[in-house]
Amino acid sequence: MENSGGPARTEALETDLAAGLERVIGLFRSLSQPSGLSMTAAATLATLERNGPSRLTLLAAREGVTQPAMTQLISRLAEAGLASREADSADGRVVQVRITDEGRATLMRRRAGRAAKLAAILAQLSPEHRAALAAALPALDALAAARREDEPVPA
Amino acid sequence: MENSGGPARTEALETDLAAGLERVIGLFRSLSQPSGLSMTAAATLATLERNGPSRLTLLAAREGVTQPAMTQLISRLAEAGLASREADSADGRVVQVRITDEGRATLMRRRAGRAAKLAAILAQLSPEHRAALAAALPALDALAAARREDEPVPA
DNA sequence: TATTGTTATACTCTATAACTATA
DNA sequence: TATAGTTATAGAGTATAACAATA
Repeated sequence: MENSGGPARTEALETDLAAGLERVIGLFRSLSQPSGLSMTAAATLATLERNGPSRLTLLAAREGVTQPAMTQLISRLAEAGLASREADSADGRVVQVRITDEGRATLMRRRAGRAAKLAAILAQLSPEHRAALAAALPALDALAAARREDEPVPA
Repeated sequence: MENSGGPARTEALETDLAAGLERVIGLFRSLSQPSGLSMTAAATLATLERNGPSRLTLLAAREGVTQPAMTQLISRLAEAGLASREADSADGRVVQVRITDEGRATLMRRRAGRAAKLAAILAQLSPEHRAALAAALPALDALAAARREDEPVPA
């Protein structure tokens, strides 16, 4: 019922979606501050939790930062006890990064605090809007999982 | 097929939405790099474009940064010709910030580039997912417009 | 005295370039 | 020679604290 134009308005979707996401990001950032984790740090931990241990270069590509930046980020996470480095038995150059139990716990705390604030905001929305957001969750996931063409799939 | 739990899982919306947004933000950030604008800079310009001239303190509160940070950001934007400072005739302490035509043009270029990349990604999604995203746009807007209770409406 | 904004200083995070170690 | 990762250095962006100007 929302989009009276139907399938013909496909061209505007990316523009409107980009604008909407940009505005949502501002809100989201203010929700995420108290955890002490940077946006990239949290996203990296979440990736490690979701996909299991991963090589450092892969993580850097996945999060859209450079290799040195990821090296430093993992060093910080390791020093904080949230992630750990492991040598790869097959290739001596490779470093496997793994999330620790404390990392998982931190992620959970962060999510709980953020969810509480988000819940208060969602409560201000209409049931229709909430339903639309719920219905869009799989699409948001697919969107996040999709890769750019110029940055080929890290597998 | 998406959510086997059905409508009973309303409580999880904030959790799932937060997780989905966090992942999308990572993607979004990698889409926004070539513009040369930081996330906060772009959001501030967008706010100025959307709501018209605004006081510096208001902008800082709105974007969730401190007053000194906003002072420096506006200085950078002014130096780049994207925004301008104006004295308030009614209150000598107040600085009104305004977006320039060049600022608007930069915003448009940024959006165009980002939309192009986003379009390539959206093309990889199923029509159902795209429809779900389109249907969620008003809700995303409402979400971004909603303010937190502990950070009262800047008006 | 309170409010608006700026300046001073320090810290986090990131990028590019140069380097080490393994393949 | 190529690849995985680290170290060195510089810069952007932010916060807290101290300050100047206006109300």
